[in-house]
Amino acid sequence: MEKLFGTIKEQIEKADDEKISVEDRDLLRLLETKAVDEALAIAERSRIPGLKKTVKVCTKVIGKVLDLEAQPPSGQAAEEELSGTAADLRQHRVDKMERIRERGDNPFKFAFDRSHNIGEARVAFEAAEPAGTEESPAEVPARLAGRLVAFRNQGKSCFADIRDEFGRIQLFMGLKQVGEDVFASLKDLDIGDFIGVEGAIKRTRRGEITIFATGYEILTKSLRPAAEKHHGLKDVETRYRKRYLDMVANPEVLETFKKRIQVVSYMRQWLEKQGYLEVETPMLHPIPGGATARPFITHHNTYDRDFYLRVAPELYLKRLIVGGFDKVFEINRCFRNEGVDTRHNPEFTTMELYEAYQDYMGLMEETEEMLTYIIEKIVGGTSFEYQGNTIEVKRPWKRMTLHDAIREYAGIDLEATRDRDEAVNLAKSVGVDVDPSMGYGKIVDEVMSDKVQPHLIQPTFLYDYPIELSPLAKKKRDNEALTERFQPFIACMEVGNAFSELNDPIDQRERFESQVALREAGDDEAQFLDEDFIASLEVGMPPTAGLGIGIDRLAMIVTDSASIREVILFPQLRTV
RNA sequence: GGACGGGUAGCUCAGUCGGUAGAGCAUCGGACUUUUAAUCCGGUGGUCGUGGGUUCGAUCCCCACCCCGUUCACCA
Repeated sequence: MEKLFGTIKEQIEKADDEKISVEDRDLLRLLETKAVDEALAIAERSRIPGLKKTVKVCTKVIGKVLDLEAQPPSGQAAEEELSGTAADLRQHRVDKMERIRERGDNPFKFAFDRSHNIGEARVAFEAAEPAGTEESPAEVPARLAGRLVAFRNQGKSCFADIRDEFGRIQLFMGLKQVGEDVFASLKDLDIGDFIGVEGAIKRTRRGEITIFATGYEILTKSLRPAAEKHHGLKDVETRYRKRYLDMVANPEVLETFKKRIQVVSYMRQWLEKQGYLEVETPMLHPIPGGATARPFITHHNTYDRDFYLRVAPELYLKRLIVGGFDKVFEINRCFRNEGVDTRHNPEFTTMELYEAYQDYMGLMEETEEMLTYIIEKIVGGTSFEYQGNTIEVKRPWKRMTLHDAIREYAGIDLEATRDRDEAVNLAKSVGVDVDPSMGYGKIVDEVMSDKVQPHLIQPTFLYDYPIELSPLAKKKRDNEALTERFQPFIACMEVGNAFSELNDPIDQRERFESQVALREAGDDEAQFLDEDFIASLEVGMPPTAGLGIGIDRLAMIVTDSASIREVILFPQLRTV
């Protein structure tokens, strides 16, 4: 290492002055502080001969050292640097915090005994109100707490708004009611502080439900302001990276996530009622399986071997059906090392279920029932808006075979042929851009997503998919070219995938082998052969139907969200 | 990875056909006892994403890079 640094120094010193740029001189310092990427970037631009190569070697060495040090990703710098105004704003609040301490108060309390949350308080007042009269209007005594979200000081009286998870309520404090000392201490409050108040809930002359406080208590001093009051926080990068700021500034975000939480909750409720058992299967897979997708690789130190983060729980869940559970499900994360866009996050949540003695048609009924149950519970009816379209979820949903759908929407018949070249020509004839290297199955898939999917605004089941696309599904009972598989679509999005599970171990081995052949031909998404899984099928899996549902997509649909990042609390962004 | 758009005060945004920047809100000081985007008066606050280049001079023009969004490719 020292030697490499020496070489770099030498190269810089020996170079012609005109070739040395200002940033070249920074190289060593950057390397010493392990700013590897930056140093590399400078070396790329440098005009000093040979320097680039030396720096590259050097950064490689440092990279290895960093990897070793990284083990538990070490915490970042102690305090995020604030500059200019931000630092001033914080300092003002720190000063106020000190003043609170100086008068013997604690700006970070331990608890506050509330009589109601704010939502309950409003309900309680509205319930009591009709009993009041002109002379003695209703009032409800209460102790409430919340975050201060607005503050309107009048000089000798003030109005403020406090908010908790369940609502917002106005607060009134008058100089006479609270006394001079308390009133003066209001100076040390800021938007964002948590306070507790005690008083009577009444209506003001202007009709606003208001707690007339006899006093207040600071519960938590906020040292950092959240966002502007009526434009909220709009910068999407900040919204995703600092979700807490998004939630504080944009309360509707809480509602979006509550709906997402309900999706999972109602789904679990429905499944348990049907007798499904919730299980947990490994996230670390020695062989990634259950889906055609590129996996993340990770490493176990003691075993000294690589594992894959799971791309799907499918093969483990089916082993449980082999083992003797009849109805199981799992709601959990999957990880796929692929593109990121408005519908894809590297980690996402799925529900997978498996039901013994059932086939795909029976499962289609169940799926329709479950999804309508969840959606109706959340949207409060059978129809809702998604991105400008009215979606009607009333049963029964439309059902079409994949080939019928292609005939209807693309105007070509891909079922008439099994020939790859003919399929390519047919696809091209309707303007679908296909690559001659694609297999027949891929071509069908391409035509489907290009020509059919955009029409599937209303809930629709497509079923009977080409065998090439579905290495884990049973062949259709009367047509060997197809599998017994279906996908539900809502608002043009695939929200799930299901099939009669392939339980013939001989057939399964052949399907895996053709996947392995694809893999060897360079398709790095093709599936691996899982010997133990085949062994389990040889022990015997009853006829089984299985279903996977994309929870994030379902959440997008019921929350009218255009991007998956709106329904994932902490979506994956590049680390800066 | 490609194409397009974006990054200016704590927040939301304007702007400079190249002469080192503005508004509203927030903040600070003052006035105000029924406001609710409170109001009125005065002030503070910016390495204009980062690094180079061109230029007497760059936030603006050119190049590279970083980050975000949309979209295409791959996928759920």
